Amino acid sequence: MELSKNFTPAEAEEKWYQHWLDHKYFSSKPDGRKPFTVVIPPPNVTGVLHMGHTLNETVQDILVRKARMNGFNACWVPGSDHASIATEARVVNMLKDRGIEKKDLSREAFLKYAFEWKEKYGGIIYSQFKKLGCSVDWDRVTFTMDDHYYKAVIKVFIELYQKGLVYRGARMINWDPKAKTALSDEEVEYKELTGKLYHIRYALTDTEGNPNGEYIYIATQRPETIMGDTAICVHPEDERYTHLKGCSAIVPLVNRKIPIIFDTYVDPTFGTGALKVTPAHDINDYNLGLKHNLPVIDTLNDDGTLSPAAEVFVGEDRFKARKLVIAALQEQGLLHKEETYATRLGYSQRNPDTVVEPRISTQWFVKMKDLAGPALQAVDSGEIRIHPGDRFLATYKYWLENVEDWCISRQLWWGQQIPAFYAPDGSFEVATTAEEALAKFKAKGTTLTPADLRQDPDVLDTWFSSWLWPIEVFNGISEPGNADIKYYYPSSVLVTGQDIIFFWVARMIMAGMEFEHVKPFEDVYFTGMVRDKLGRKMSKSLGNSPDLLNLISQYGADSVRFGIMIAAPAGNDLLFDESALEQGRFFTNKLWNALKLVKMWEGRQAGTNADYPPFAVKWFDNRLKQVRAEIEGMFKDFRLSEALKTIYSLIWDDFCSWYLEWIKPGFEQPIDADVYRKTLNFFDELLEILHPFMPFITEEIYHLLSIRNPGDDLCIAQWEATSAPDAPILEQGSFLKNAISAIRDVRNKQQIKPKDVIECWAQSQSQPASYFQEILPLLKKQVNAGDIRFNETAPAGAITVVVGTATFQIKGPHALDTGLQKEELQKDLDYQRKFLESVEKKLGNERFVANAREEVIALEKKKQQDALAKIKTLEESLAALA
RNA sequence: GGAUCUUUAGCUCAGUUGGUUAGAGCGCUUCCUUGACAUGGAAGAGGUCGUUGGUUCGAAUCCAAUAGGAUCCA
Repeated sequence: MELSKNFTPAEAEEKWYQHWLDHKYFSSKPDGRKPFTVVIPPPNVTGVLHMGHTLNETVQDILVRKARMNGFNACWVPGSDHASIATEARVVNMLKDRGIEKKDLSREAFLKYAFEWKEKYGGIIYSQFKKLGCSVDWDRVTFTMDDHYYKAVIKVFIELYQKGLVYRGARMINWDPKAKTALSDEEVEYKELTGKLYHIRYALTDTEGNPNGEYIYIATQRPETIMGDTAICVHPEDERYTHLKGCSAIVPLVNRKIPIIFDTYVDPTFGTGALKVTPAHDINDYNLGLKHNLPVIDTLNDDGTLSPAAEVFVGEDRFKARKLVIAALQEQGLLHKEETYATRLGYSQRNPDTVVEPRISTQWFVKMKDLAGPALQAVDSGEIRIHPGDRFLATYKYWLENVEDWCISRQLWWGQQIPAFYAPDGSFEVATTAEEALAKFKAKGTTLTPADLRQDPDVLDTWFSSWLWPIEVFNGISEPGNADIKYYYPSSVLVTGQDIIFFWVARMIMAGMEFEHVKPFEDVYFTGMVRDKLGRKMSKSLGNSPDLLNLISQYGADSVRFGIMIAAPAGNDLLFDESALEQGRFFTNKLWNALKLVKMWEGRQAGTNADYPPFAVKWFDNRLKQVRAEIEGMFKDFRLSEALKTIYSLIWDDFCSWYLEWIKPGFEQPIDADVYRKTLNFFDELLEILHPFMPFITEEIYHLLSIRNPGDDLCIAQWEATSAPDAPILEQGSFLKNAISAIRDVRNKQQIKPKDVIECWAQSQSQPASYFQEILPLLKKQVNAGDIRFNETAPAGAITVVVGTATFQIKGPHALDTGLQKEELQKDLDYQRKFLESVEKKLGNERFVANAREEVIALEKKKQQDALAKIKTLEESLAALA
């Protein structure tokens, strides 16, 4: 069969993914094997995969494919989440484009549109999983709004409510005036910017309440909220203000009389030392208001415009109102001065251009203290292991130890509707259905009809559904104790970005401990952030995130996987650079050409040589064993990038550059049949260990290399147990490599043309003849020597190369520059003498000999011996040249 | 303001419990094209491991201080 010049990824990717699906290699059912379970972090249903996802999915696929090849029953559950705020915003915009306003629609009609939208765009990410080669079980696709999932979320809400862990309460919350919904603390992102501090004059009254012509100055960043002021607060020991006890101030523009209160909360050194208290619009003021029993005047509407309670500028947007208020104050001479001031503003994570408004609101909350305990314990005790190291342990612990209650209600329609039913008097019951709620009301003696009840219009935070993910993808909440949940739970490893450690990871652990009484996963592996070449976070707004499908069509999925993994040390951020993908493409080309070379020999096999196996085969066999052992260790520690580097170098350097060259027959010469067969085995093994990283090309080459029986696919091949390599053979191999490189270096420096044949004499006192006998034929071939004689005296005029304690004398087709070679040897000699000196200094130090471990001392002694021998060899060689 | 991480070759980064003569990829230099691969081969140059102290027989590695960068939290 004729092989194409290059590997064509698109074709192979399409073919093999379909093949794997046809054979159901990715679907998993409970059986007698050990499970290896991974649940995918469900991406936003209407989104596209960005580079962060690509890294995550690739890491998971590597772990899952490796587990599958190691005899585990691997199960990787795919899915997506409904992302209530983001999705609802997009549906609203879509409707607006069609001339439809959300407020004109019924809830049912809106949800119909939303599900249509989900059907239309929800498939995009799944097709991207396929393109990337993800070996997920497509029979287990789960969506957080699936019927069973919806029911599970409601069930959990009710259960927590009954336990007293869910409550309804009025609290200061973060309000997104664009989405018109509450946000949890975690959904607010703070940005540094320079704001302005406005100093405003408030007229004062005497204790009788009559204006006394005096003024008090307050500093505020938010003059538009002064209409909501209900007090002015000063420090009780601030001498500037002690005389104001019992006095009042008059709020400008609205002329409301408010008390002067005294509290140590105020920092007398900040601003003017006098603080306006606006309980409806600032969390600290709110707490101060509670303490001093102040009224709450909410001067804002839910869309961020001024409400009638503001009395002035009603209906104006909060930022426009600020300008108007400043202008009005200026006009009345009440604006004393402005100064710039570095501050931080909270922005809505889902509407990044929208400043979050602190607002008093009645919302549903989860009490976090009781849930946090076991979640903390699970990680603290080492039951759940976090990788890498303990880098994220501290953040995780800090958050859980200082956790605030979780606001879970959202003023949206897209999501699980809160199962609370209200009577006309405002009292409510929490129940799965209206009927149940009615029954509960009746049990309390109220006489209500179904028509009287109104369900809470709000939905639950998306994270309140995704925290059940590892459980409910196996129906663990909706059908407790079913066969799947018993077999697959807890999952083996969770791979996710460090940015959602609080949103998701911590809460999943809470849910796992609370509902299953068992941790949701054994290991958590945090990947870093993918940044662009300039180190900026990849984001939609910056437009610096490349299109995944575009990259795949340009480089091939294997190269994309390679590129992102080779640059992704555990947990560290990575700067994404397309040159890494290029490196991946070069690598696939290398593999392809190795295939072509080996296939060329297929029809050129000759009888077996008597001294099989030759050194090349023995060496590579052990090299392979060595690397297999190394990568096992790396996988255990989740050092995947390092494992890939190791495999890359094994294939490129050891297999292609050394091994294949060593066994390569001369032009139109036959190859030993046993060596050929063994080479195919080696190649198979290389493909096996590379497969988790680059599944498509490895499967393709696997099938081109030999004819396989049906069902013999690399995807499900089982790795052999590793055995220890033979160290002396590995040492002999590296000596051979060093000798080849050193002699080639001399050839280069002496300007011996590649085709010119050299003569060579080898000498060694420390290595036996048999050691050389094995490797001299390879050395001869690789340095293009006519013949190499061992331990025979070289003729005069030969120049010397020193490798370890052996020497090689070389004669070329023309007279060689001994001066040049002398310089080289002298340089080496100087270096060795200095090195010996440092080693001997160490060995001469009594405290070193007394304290260092035995093997360390032995190592130093060996260094000393080697250096001494090498120096002797170098000196002799120099003398011979003179 | 609090906490964590980070600083190693021109660039991007590895370097696991302190025991190296500090590694890789890209880039760079020299040489090599009709026999797998120029998406290649052979060889090479390049680093006093941010700075200053300390612990130790021994520090890129541990500790302290300091400077730059990043992230999270208030």
